[in-house]
Amino acid sequence: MFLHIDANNGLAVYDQIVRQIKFSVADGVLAVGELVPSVRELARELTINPNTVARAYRQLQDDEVLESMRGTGLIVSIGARKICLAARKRLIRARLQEVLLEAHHGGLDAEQIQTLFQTELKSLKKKR
Amino acid sequence: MFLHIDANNGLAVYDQIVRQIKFSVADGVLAVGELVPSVRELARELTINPNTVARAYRQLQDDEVLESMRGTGLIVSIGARKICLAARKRLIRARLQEVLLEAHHGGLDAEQIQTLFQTELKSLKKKR
Amino acid sequence: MFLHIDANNGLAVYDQIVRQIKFSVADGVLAVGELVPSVRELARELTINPNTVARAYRQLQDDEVLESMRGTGLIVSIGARKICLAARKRLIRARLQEVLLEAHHGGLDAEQIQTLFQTELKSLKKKR
Amino acid sequence: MFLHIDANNGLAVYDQIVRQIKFSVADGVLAVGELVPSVRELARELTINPNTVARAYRQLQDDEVLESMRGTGLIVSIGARKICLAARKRLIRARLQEVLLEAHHGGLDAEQIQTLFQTELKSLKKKR
DNA sequence: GTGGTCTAGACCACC
DNA sequence: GTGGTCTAGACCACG
Repeated sequence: MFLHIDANNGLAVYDQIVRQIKFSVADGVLAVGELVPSVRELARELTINPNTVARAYRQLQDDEVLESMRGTGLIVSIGARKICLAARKRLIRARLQEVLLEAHHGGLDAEQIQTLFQTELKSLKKKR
Repeated sequence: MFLHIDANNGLAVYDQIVRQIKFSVADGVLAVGELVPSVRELARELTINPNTVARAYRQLQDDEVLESMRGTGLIVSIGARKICLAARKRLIRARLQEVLLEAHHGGLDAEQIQTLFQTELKSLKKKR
Repeated sequence: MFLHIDANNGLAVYDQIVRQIKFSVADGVLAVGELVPSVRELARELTINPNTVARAYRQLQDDEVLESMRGTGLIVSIGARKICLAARKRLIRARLQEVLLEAHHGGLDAEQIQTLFQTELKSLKKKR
Repeated sequence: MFLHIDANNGLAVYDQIVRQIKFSVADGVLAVGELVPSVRELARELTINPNTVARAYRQLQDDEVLESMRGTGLIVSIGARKICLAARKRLIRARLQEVLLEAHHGGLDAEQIQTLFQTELKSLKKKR
């Protein structure tokens, strides 16, 4: 399965699903027109409640990323790729902005922020 | 006032106060031994519930950043500067790590992340 | 084919079939005694599941609009015209009542409702 | 209470709440800035499950009609009036269009539709 | 089998 | 007290 749920993430489980599905579509892991795992199946795999999955899928339908095929399941909608590429950028940017703003408010100058960023990026590469 | 509360920040109001007070101490805006505003005064200034301020101050006392001067109020404790410098670094790092991890999981490579980061950093400088 | 299925209509596909067949009989497009398309044929034409067509036809037999000719198929029953004329009126009335009631509950007065109705009726004529 | 839930309406309960709250705001029954009934209170009054109310309120927040005041409740947002006036018109129009389209497809001409409409409008006035 | 809705009840953070 | 999230389990319409 292509989703990793982290319960102590701060983010709600349903929101993690929403974000990661969007990222998967943006990344091409999920293709347009493809059926996503059924509510019950995904719930079983992630060992969470089906309602939580349903809520995430509902959100994704509101965002026009998924589309309901009655009695069949949910597919990645036609316009999803574009939406998700934009959403991925927007979501990451928003979080970057937050942390930069807080760092700045906290009295760190651009150079210090740069240093921290490079350190973390390197340690991420190493882990990978 | 040196605090900026953003209701739609995701972070709880009390937590924003805690973080920003720590950052102010780290930055030297709040000096060791200085009296912080009273619960009521700060609540009035930020137009938030006094309970929320009280909770933030309680947390700051638990973290040994503030200490109570009986009958006078709360002052920045002697060891606060060191604690807050460390806390600031730790808090910023943690958020940086989160966003980098999510970006990486979302299929962005280091270069793309770099680009986004530089863009945001520049736009932050411009605003300032 | 004389049927138009709209997946995002709110109404179930089988129900759209039922209604439209009744309307076709009321309108005389489908004559009494005429053979309707076979389940498989109609399903192929509308690119929907044969079960869905079968369910619609079952409903129409229950409503005595269609009747089975063993080994031949389903034909429009003798009394169908009368039934369908009544049904058409009843179905349209019911939907009109619903929308009027909701508009009224929503605080629109008769005049405002009239205006909206005339606008929509005109735009319908134009399209036609 | 200003909401009337009809269980056999075809529309989901949560959707009836959404629509009626929007209509109430459009109509001025609910003023901008006003607190709406709490989730638990409304659930009690309508004798439905709090989750159902919560879902409706969530939807209304997505539609920027309501706004969460953490720990306090939900208020009608600043821009809500405009949104709801537009939404009311749009929702009624959509239903009118549906019924007119179906009537037209069903072979009724404009005059017949007019007659039906006038009849229903009169009977509505009488009931009121 | 599928999604959609609803109920019931729990726990959490926040004010 | 408030909303927000999650679990558990039920029923329905649909294909």
